[in-house]
Amino acid sequence: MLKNKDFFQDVYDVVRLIPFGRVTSYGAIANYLGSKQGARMVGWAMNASHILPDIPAHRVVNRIGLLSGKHHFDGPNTMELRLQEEGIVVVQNQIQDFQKVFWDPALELGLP
DNA sequence: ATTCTGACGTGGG
DNA sequence: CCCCACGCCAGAA
Repeated sequence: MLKNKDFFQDVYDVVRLIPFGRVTSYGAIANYLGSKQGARMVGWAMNASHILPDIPAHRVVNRIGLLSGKHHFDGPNTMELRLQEEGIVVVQNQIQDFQKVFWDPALELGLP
C-alpha cells in the first residue's frame, strides 16, 4: 500500500477489509498507512465516509475500545447496535473483550 | 491569512 | 488515577 496518495481512499480500503465481527482502531489504521500520528485524519475520513456505501465505520473505535463516534450515526445507538449484531458485546460505549475482537491491519495484512 | 476544532494517540507531570 | 500539551492535517469561521 503506497502511502500518501489518497489517504482517505486508503483508509476506506482498510476499513472495508475489516472482517465481520472484528474491530480496529483509528490509530491502528493510521499506523498501517504509515502515519502513526495521523489517527485524527482517520477519524476525519470516517466523517466523510457517511456518504459512501459499504464503509463499516462502526467497526472502527478508539484505542481503548470506546465507541467515540457513536454520535455521528443515524441514532445514538446505531453504532452499538450494529456491533451487537456482529456478536460484539458493548457496555456503556465500551467494547468488552476488546483484545479478542481487535483486528490489527498491520498485523493481519503485513506492513506495507 | 489566521485561528480553532476534532470519530486520536502518546508521553510527561 | 487525572490533567495537559503536543503532533498530525483537513475544513470551517
